[in-house]
Amino acid sequence: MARRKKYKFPKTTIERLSYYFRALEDLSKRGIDTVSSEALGGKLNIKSSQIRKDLSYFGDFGKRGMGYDVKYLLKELKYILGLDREWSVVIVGAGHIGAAMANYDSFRKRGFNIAAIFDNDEKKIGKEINGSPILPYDNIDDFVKQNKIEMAIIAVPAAAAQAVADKLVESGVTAILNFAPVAVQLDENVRCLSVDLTTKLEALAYYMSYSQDKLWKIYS
Amino acid sequence: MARRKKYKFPKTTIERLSYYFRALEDLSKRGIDTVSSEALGGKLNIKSSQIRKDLSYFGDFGKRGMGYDVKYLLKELKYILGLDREWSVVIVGAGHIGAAMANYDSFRKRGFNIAAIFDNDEKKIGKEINGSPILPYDNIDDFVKQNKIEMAIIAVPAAAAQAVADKLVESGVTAILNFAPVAVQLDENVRCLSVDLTTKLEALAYYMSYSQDKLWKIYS
DNA sequence: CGGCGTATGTTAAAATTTTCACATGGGTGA
DNA sequence: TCACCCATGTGAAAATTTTAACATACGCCG
Repeated sequence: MARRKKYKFPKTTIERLSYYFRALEDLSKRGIDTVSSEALGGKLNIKSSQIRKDLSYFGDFGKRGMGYDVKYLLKELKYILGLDREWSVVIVGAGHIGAAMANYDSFRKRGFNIAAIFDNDEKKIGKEINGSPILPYDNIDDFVKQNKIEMAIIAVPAAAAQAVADKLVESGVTAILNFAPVAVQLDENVRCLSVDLTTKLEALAYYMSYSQDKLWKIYS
Repeated sequence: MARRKKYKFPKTTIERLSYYFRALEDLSKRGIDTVSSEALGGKLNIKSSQIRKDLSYFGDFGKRGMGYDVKYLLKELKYILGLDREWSVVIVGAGHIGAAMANYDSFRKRGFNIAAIFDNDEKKIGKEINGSPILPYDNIDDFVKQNKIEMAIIAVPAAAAQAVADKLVESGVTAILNFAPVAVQLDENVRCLSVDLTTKLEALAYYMSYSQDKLWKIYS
């Protein structure tokens, strides 16, 4: 019934909370106001015990014999995930990925506001994408400081990513979503998550070539 | 010195092999032809023992006292990951994400060839993106069958994703990279990986609000 | 050609994460 | 109010994954 609780929990729990949140939104939209961990798990291919355990790290949100009140759990998850406020984000790189992110309306819907996009390309500067202005990369430091930007999305080529990340952190950014296919080295008080598009396809290629439960036994 | 080996290994290993591959490519490009697990780990923020263990699932690729021959290990990883051939891929959805994927040249460089993009929008059909034609969604079944497409990228709204996935699988696709923010339910012999953009940002929002090593102790 | 420094491959231990199993408590209906 | 049903929350077990530690083997140098 209340928030509180445990000291440590798996890193994957946060990601799952995000899935729960989305599934609950869907249920809410369809007028369903109570759900059991079993039903929620069915929707997401996640074991019910996993869901109960994940939630238990943060509090007791359900009613025994009844399940969870969808609206209430949504409110709690919103709070836990830090989605009960607006976040200002900048995107670095107005290429295809950067543009796609600027156009991705789910971000805005969740409270992630794209304050500006930065690029070096003269032809792009001055234009805007989905309402967000494209500004010169050289102005990024001032902009981040003046607007107290905390989050950034890096969508530049691998070779430039580290320099961009360093500059962002120096300006005050403390969370980075990195699309550049490279491991960015950062101070440990800066949070950085990477989305690696190639890696995912490569993993698929692997799975198609072999199967994990089969013996790996090709000799050279 | 040879490929062979173990029966089971962590799911995360494949993803890391992909990272190793990319880092090795970079080393190779810079004319470095030998690397130790320690040095490679430093580049990637991965412990050297982790690297040795990952590689050991597939064979003995290094020389004691010496490290790994960059070119040789690249060749082996390429084989293991299934990147020693071309893959034909279709993209479903010519929106911002679909277009960004079609324009993402790293895919092509790795042997993932975007055979076609499918969409319902009359205005888009007939055009092409980065050399790949945009075709009517209704033709997808024939196209997949005729061209023996095995992999697909789903870049459609959440509401349409399940139907698209079903159609793809029915046509013969056995691996799917899903960008739609929804858990797609599939037969277990179909491989599906999801890239969840919102979830990543939400995880960042969480980490910025709290820190995992701090006690979670806010009462309602 | 033998000893030495080095970095692998591996085995065993530690840490993390998931799953199981069930006691617990809320709600409902008689 | 009481008995019964149901699904939660949790503590303990199982499974998975990472880290540590070290014996082993390779190549170099004198």
